[in-house]
Amino acid sequence: MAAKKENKAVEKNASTEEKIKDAAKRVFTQKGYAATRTRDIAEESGYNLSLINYYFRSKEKLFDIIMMEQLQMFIHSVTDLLDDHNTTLQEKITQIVAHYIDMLKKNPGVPFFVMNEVNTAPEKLVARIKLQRNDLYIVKQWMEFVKSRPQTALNPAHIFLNLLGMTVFPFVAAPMISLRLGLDQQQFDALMDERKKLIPMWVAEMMN
Amino acid sequence: MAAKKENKAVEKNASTEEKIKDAAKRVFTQKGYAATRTRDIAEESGYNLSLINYYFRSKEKLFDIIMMEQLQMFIHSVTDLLDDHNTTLQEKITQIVAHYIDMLKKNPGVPFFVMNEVNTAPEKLVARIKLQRNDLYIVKQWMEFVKSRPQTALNPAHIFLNLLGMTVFPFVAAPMISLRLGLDQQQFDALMDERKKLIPMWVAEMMN
DNA sequence: GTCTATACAAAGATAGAC
DNA sequence: GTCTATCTTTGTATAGAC
Repeated sequence: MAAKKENKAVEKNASTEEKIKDAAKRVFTQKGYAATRTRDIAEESGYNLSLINYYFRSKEKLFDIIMMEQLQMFIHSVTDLLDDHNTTLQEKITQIVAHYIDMLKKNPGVPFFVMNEVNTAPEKLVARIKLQRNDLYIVKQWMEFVKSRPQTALNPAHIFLNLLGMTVFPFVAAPMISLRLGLDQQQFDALMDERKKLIPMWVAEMMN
Repeated sequence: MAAKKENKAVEKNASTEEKIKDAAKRVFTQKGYAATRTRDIAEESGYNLSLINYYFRSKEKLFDIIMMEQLQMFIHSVTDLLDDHNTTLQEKITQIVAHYIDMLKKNPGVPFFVMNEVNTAPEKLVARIKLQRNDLYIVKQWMEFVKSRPQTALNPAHIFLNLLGMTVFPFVAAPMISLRLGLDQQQFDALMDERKKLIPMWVAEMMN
């Protein structure tokens, strides 16, 4: 009975453990780690405070589990795109940007959520990310691209940083940006949708 | 006597208040708001725990003061550049990027520090930012640029987002980036120095 | 102004009854 | 599994010596 808990998390319908996790996810992403009290999670889940500790040992452990799942989702969901043998590097970039912007629109709190962890306990994350496959087809394509342009002094890391920065940063800074530019939710999302086409275009120019 | 404290903060040499603030800045930027205990700050400053409450009333107040000072420094330090009547828009962009990258190299923890506040209490920040001058010369130059290109459908907000994203994001994600790309401190800084020339170039291309 | 000592409340963690 | 009661840590506050 006790061993079963170690299995695939959810067996059939939502267990207590799962309900607490869902509640925690809502509260954490909305209020952040520090501002969230375990009592908030207990209330949101409808269960007693002690149950949180019973299932997850500590507030931090619970947070880590949720964080890692979110991160895993973000990484895992693009693996197929990255490993596609039938698309060019440019096509992959276009698809990744569109995919991430769509995900970020649905989960705008996640990047900050992740960055929070990155800045307090980077080791944990790196250990997790290292588990990622390293033989994706895009890696081969990228290496070929780099090799094909030996005359270019540009460190390819810049392309990586720009792609990530232009895509993710607006969401990290969203509250500030929105207020500064005077945008509401819909206008912000529309602006991000525009970027799905623009960013790959800009990146392509940089790669020339 | 009591009224004097409300004055210009530092009268002559580093006061106890200033020393506590410096210690708090170190601890906060290193461990983050939540992970920092007021007792850590007391220890780091070499002063007694009670002094923190005596001078700053609460941990949050102390944090806010430091945060706002950092932000003020970042905003204020570019005002002269932005208001220069003798440089073009392009030249200003080049100068801003170089200036910020230099500041960020010295204060790599600040962006996250700011983002933390942005995500928990945006109102405070906006109220503070609104105090900024709105008649800087760059605003006029920017409006003229936008007007001069009516045929371009591109929302100028994209330029703003890209400039900020490409400049600031690498520092926000630095711990992750460094580990992922396998860079040490010096290599990371060197990469950022390269970007001082590259980012204005890329932005110029986007504006064409 | 600075320090010691202490009190109190909020919040995370744990023990034990059922 | 779930709950009640309790312990511990930490932020906050105050009194009082020097």
